[in-house]
Amino acid sequence: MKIVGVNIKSARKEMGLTLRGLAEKLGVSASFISQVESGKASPSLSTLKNIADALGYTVSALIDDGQKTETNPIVRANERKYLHEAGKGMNMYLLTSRDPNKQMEPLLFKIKEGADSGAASYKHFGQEFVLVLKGAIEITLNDIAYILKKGDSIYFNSSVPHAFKNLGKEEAEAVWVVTPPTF
Amino acid sequence: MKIVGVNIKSARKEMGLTLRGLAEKLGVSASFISQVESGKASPSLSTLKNIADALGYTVSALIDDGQKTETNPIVRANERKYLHEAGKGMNMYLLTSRDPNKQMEPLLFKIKEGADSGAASYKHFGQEFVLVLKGAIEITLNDIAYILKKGDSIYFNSSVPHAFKNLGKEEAEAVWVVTPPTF
DNA sequence: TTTTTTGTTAAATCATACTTGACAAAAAGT
DNA sequence: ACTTTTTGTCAAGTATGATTTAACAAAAAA
Repeated sequence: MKIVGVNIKSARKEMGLTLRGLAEKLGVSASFISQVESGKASPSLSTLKNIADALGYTVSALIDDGQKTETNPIVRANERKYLHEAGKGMNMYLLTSRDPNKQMEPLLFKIKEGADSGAASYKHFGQEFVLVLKGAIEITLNDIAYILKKGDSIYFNSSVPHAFKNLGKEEAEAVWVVTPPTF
Repeated sequence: MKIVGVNIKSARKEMGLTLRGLAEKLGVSASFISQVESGKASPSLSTLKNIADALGYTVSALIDDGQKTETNPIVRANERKYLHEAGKGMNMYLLTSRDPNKQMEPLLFKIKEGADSGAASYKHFGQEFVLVLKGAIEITLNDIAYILKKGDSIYFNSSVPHAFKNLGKEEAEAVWVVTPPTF
């Protein structure tokens, strides 16, 4: 996990912090941080958490496995790959090429009128963000129903039971960004 | 970091794997994984990486700091908070309430005709996803210019120098999802 | 030039990551 | 029923490696 080191270093520099300065805030030795930054040592999860907090980052941000350089970063509107039906009348399209190193999975949902996801309460951990582009969608979180119209957005933890349904008469469209990519 | 444990457990169950089964794949003892899952022990970063790989997840996904239950997950189209100008004529709006526990930061960009981000090549690590909703935007990655029209999307590592510009005559709009939230 | 502050390294130490082996409860045979 | 295997958990031990100490040279500041 050498990557953690270089990320810590750049985050520290960003704050204008010195090795000893950061060390003092954390209650560890400056020498140790030096070793961590150069990849000669690797911190425990708990001190990594402390480091992240002190630098104003999340642990996930510092880890950042995904450093692959992308061959073709673009997906054109007419070249989207169809994923699969998440329910009758619900179509999903990939908005980026699949890559386990990616931290997000952006999808385009097209939901036919009246279609819904069923009671399928996904239980994956992670987080989800939805922005409605067209029509109206009813999203149920923990048995609370929200009605989202064009331009409305919602953000929630995937762990809470959720389901969705197209209320209106026209086909609804939404951007759906999921983390992590597990589809 | 108790959260890592419960995530590992649910990921393991998801695969129908037994403690000993997973342990064998990793080359560690089943007992140890049990302790990790229950929060009685915490794995080293390198074995955590192994665990993540074996379960088909990224390390970041297993860590998942952000478990806060959201008070109000919704942001209405007319209630978006204005963030700040990323350049003359470029306006950013938050598509969710700010929260350091969130793994993503979804933004709406509105770019006036002719406006650009300047040569400001952001250097943060992390990843970005952009979907153009209206108009056309030119995005430059590593000195390679891509022209994105309505419906086109792009995904890249924030570490590569990037800049953007509105080419057309009308105002352009794009969803911009950044990870991690560092704005 | 001195003095302080910077990052780095080798060797020592000590916490804790990880193992072993044994246990009860459940599942699966017979 | 009642063995036999498989499940997850725990206490105690071991050893790896996370972390410290102390000393070093290079740079910055005085």
